[in-house]
Amino acid sequence: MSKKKATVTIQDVASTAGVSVSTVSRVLNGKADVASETQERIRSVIDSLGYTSSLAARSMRSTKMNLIGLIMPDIAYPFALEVMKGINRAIAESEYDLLVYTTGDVRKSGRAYHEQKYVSLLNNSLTDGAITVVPVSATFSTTAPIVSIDPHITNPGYPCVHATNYQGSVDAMQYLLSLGHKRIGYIGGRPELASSNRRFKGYCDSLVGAGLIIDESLVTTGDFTTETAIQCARELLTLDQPPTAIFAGNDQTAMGVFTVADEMGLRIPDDLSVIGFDNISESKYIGLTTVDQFISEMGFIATQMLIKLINHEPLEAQTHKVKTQLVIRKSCRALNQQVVR
Amino acid sequence: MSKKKATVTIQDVASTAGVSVSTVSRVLNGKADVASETQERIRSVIDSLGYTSSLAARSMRSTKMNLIGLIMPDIAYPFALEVMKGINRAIAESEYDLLVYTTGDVRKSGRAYHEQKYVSLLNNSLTDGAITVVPVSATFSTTAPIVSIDPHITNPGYPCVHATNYQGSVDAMQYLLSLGHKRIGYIGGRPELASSNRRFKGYCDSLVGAGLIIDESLVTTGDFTTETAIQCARELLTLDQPPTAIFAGNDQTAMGVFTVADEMGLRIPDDLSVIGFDNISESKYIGLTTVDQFISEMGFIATQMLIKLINHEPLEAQTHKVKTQLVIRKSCRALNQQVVR
DNA sequence: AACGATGCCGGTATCGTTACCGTTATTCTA
DNA sequence: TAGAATAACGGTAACGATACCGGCATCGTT
Repeated sequence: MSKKKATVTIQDVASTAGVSVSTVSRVLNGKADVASETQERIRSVIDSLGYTSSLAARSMRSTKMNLIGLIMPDIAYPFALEVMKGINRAIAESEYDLLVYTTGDVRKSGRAYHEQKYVSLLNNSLTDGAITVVPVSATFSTTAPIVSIDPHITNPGYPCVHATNYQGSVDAMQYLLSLGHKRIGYIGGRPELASSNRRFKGYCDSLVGAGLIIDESLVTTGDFTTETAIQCARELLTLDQPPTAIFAGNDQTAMGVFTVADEMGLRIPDDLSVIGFDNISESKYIGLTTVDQFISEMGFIATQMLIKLINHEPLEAQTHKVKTQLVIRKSCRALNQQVVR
Repeated sequence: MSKKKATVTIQDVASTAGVSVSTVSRVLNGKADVASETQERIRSVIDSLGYTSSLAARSMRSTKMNLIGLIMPDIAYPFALEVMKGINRAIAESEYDLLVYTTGDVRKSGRAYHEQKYVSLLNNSLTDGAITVVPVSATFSTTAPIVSIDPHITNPGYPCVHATNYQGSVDAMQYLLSLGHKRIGYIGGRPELASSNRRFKGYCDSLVGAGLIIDESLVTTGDFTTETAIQCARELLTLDQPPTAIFAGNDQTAMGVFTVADEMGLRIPDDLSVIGFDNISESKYIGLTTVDQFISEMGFIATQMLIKLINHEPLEAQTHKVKTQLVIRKSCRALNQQVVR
């Protein structure tokens, strides 16, 4: 019961094996210049002592860690989950492991809190590079490779992968228009996101392209969560002239519309057409017509790009656009002809 | 263009601010004993240089990191996703951030590879403690608090949280039995998991409790994935006397049964009753009757336990059992009376 | 006026590991 | 057999940060 040793270090291994730390480090990293007997002895000491090297200490001296960082504000929302699936797929077949960093909540302690923490993860080679789905301001000095997914408008210079939000939005609108809808409500997402703005532009352009005007009472803004979407949907559907179709900024928003429609006794698609964006895994079960933006694919590609960056291989392009695709299910239908009274 | 500085360190901040590193460290950690003018000056230097402290370096000297580790072999399967949701909820309202470590694939490089890596994450206080959903052998020396979720049978001594797998299994079987089923197929999970064995024991005990015998041809073993479940389901359903109901080891397994039933033209629940285990988020959409084991709740509770451990507060119990609950949807129906020919 | 208390700051010793350079003993070459 | 090459290992200096100790002013006491 002598002294309470917190953890067993390379020092302990070295001294009980009767060698220097250098030698232990050599066998740890599989380098040459160590007799096979010595190797075995050291290995058995490692086993019996239960030694594991410290990630932190190693990253301070070592250059290559074979570790990729993923930075997310919140890992529990569907978009994040899908991204992670893609990244998981990519790293599973690579030599890299993954370290996901999150604070659990975007609102935790303000912007500064996050930026500071985010960058310190990838700073100084704890990871070899990082994928981010949050804004990382360029004022922070980092030489580590970064790839961002669906980036914030303020995200500068970094390579990124994003979906063709504008085109996807146009596709969705064309579909709705072709079904005869003229009063189409819109529930937008967080205005600070580039994706959000692109989708809204697609909405507007399609409307004017069809010779329609943009009715501001039909345009609401949420934050991509189901909760606020419910409020927006209520607003839209209690209008004197409610829309016949609603274009939701993302699938979670669409779910909010479903909820409100249900509580108001509106049937989808009979009384109201709804179209979403994202195609999260739940969408197919509720029959939501939506725009697939292959989120998981974006994670997969981002990882591949990052690995290239780490290996100093050239990128085909700084930004990779993933094509969206309209997925028609059964939440939309052609508008009934106007009943003549 | 003089020398290419990789990253900006506390040294750089100190020298350009004309103070010592100690002082910079003090303002960084919000300690007293530094003049407010000096503070401001240092802060502005930090901003203009884009300095962020290195997580690795900090963890070597600092004791408290306000970081919780989560160790998972694969972050893309539904169980892991649900656990993460619960953990995310718990840390969002805490002072801790989360670091998830994964290799992306259980089969990546064998057991030793993983154990080594897993422990080195939490070793030496990169994190203040860790939650694990994988086996961590006790031979590794760590003083950091560990809480394990749904632990492997070989997981020793560590505090853990798990569902009442046995009781849940019995509940499911009683339900099936009450519906008149007598030939109930079983698709088990990975036999090295304690949860798996408990569920199987519930299956067996319920059968003999009802005066039935255990037909070994009705018992198959998968690995909790949909792919292998499909093989097991095929095996079961092509039997001379196929079962009238199938108890799937988890919901993903149940999905495999759905797939096979569909390709064989069997309607659920008309021609075949199916019951699952887990109640993952997809299950409600496909109308699967299952046993909810509140996975996300397990993650939430594990996090709370870990935080207590970190703060040296006493735990109410070393193992926390989360009660399961049968969720009846529409994948089961009463067995038709035997048609008299 | 002399003293201690306090505010503010710098210096140094680590933390655990790897990179780099030395050092010794042994074997090989000519 | 002398010299050089090699094998096998040890010593030391970082990496970037914090903890701890101590030093100098300045201020308030009695």
